[in-house]
Amino acid sequence: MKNKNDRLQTIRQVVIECKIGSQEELLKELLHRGYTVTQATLSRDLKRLKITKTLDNTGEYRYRLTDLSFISEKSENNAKALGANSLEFSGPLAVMKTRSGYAGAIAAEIDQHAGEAVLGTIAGDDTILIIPREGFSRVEITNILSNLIENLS
Amino acid sequence: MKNKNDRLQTIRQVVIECKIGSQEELLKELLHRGYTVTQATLSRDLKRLKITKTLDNTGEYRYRLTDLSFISEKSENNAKALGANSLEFSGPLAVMKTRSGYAGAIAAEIDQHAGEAVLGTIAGDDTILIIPREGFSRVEITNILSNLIENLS
DNA sequence: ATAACGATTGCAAGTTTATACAAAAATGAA
DNA sequence: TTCATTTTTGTATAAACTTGCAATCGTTAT
Repeated sequence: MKNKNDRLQTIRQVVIECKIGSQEELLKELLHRGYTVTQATLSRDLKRLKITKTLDNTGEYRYRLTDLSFISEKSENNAKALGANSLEFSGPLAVMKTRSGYAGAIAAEIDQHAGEAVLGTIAGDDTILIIPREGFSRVEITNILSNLIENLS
Repeated sequence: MKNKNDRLQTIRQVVIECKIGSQEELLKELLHRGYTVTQATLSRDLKRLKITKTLDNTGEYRYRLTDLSFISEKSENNAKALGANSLEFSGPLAVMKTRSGYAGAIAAEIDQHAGEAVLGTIAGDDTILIIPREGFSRVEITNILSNLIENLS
């Protein structure tokens, strides 16, 4: 529990779980978990992790992840086992083809794990329509989905 | 071009169009467009607009809108009454999220009552894709749907 | 082992952002 | 209008964040 990667992982976790409003707060939370660092390091860590200070609905500042690909790094992920055949874009939309009958299951995984990058999905039998949130590029969507599902190019 | 609302609107525009990396930069850009304000005011404006400093793909800081939907809180609340959780737009399309299993029922209501503003809907389990007719703005669609959902409950 | 090189970190200084407070402007009621 | 009340803004300052630099830590090659 002392190397950089562990610390980064812990920061992610803390930011997701706690309402962190400043780097000082985060620093205390980390200290509490056995990591001794300076605020300067946290500034750099947060930059690496693309965690930024945002505004929640109550108008208060709160640190949040901007890059959602972290989700796929979470220990176990069913979607990876499920596989998918292709992913293509048309205008703002993405269409994923899956093995016959698998669309529903994979769509459910996407809904659950793709986070705010995806507004929603609609699944047929072997086709999933994915509606990305505005502001997310094709590359970003592809990255998020491909992290989620192994077999994508 | 001198009141607060105009300024806020302009700030939004500038942030979307230019790569703004600090409030000082934004200040200059606004000055350039005829608004004389101090950094303190900008800090407050950005808070109101929920525009925050984020990280772009190149790892540089950039101000961005946090709230990607322009949905009024009213319609969001109305939607919630029925079991719909949110309504957001992506390009010409609208996506409504509902409680699990409710999408079909709500989509049917929309088809039946939304009139000419909506070409059609496609429902998954908890997601409805709504295709507006060309020429209808997001605000119009939002109003129509929120009225509709209000009447349903 | 040790030299060389890259990565990581703390320190301190610099930059940027948030806010307390008071003044000014807008709003409203009588 | 005039007074009271709320909203908006600037000033000044505090708080929060970023970064250059040098020291340290880790690797790898010799």
